[in-house]
Amino acid sequence: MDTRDSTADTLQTFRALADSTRLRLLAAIVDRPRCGQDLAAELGIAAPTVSHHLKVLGRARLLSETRQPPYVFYQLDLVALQRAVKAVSTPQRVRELAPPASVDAETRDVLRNFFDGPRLRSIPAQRRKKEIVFEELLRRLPRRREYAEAELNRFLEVHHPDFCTIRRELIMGRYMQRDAGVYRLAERGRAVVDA
Amino acid sequence: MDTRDSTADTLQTFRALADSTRLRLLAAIVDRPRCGQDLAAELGIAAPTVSHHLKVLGRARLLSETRQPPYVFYQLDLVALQRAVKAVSTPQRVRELAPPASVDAETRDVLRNFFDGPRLRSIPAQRRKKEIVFEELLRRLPRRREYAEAELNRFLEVHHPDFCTIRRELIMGRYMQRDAGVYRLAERGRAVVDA
DNA sequence: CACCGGATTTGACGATCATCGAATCGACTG
DNA sequence: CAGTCGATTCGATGATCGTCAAATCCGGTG
Repeated sequence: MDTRDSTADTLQTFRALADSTRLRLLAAIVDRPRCGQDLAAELGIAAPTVSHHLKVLGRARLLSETRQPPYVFYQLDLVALQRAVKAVSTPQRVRELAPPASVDAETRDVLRNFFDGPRLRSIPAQRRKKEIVFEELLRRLPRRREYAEAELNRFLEVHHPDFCTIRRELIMGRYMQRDAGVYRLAERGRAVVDA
Repeated sequence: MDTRDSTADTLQTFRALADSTRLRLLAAIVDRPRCGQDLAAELGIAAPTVSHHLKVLGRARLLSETRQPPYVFYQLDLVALQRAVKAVSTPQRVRELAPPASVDAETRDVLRNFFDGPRLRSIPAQRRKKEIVFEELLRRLPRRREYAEAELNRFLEVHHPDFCTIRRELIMGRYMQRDAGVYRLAERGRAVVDA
């Protein structure tokens, strides 16, 4: 099926491809499988470094491995690579990369009604609309592992003067968690990639 | 011309694509041009941040801009994106990412003819080809000071069912030495990769 | 069982990078 | 010429990431 979470998946793929050492690894395993020690020797890097990069490539589903104790042979999954790269092959696919551009009619209307550029005209009362608006807010929130309250306020203030209410609702709606004065994004369905 | 340094170019492209904010930017400008301020507002980020990312995308040649003072409108160059991304669509292109030392045409042909991924299609009869293939086999052999016969068999079996013949030929061709049931690599010039 | 060797994890360090506020640039307008 | 507004540059800050040494894990072997 090609209806995977294209946003997170695509980003992960490009990130995996955005390092020169990993590109060299791919080039090394493109036709013949290699074990870790050999790769380390050929690229002139340490074994842990190889292991690290192979894990990154593996998470992006760019390689297959066959275990033959005590060796593990890695090989490039070129089909997966091609599939991943198709994610940016058409305007439609590119548009899907950013959630705001691929929303259904309802979401689009709600967002247009409640947002005026960066600013939120008002906080929706209806549950459904509130959900849409808050998810959009989180989408605009810069990604951090954790946020100090002042920091979070500063972000929210950009969108609405009553940032305190929004902050409270984010917690109540379980979009974020508060722990010892520190805020974190909730672990919602990030369609995590490992199968 | 397409004889540009494909390695550095490819890396730059993937790096440009390896950031969620930049993917969102691309999605925003995929069909209609936008000016910087609008982009900043829609994505909920600061103008300098937009400028920074646009510069990165520009260096990767992924967008075109039309100046209309005081605005600058940016638009995604989808053709350039597709072209850039094709750099990893075939085994050949991937291989080009990291030139493996340097193999002459003959060696490359022989290897392509006799190897099918990890497996050896057949054992060459001609002396010259046998030499090339065996050297490749040894290159794939994990480095050890010495190998037990069972161990060596297990490795060779991955490449060809008739591992006994290959093992025997390795000895006869003086690629390896057998001593008290233990196998060792011969001390030949390994065209070593380490610099 | 202890041992061996390849693969992986852990922890630390340095480099790179995304982000934003403040300052600056640049082109048009009154 | 001064004023305006969008775009850009600069500098600082915090986070991420690549790298490697040391420690650990884990099959298979003697």
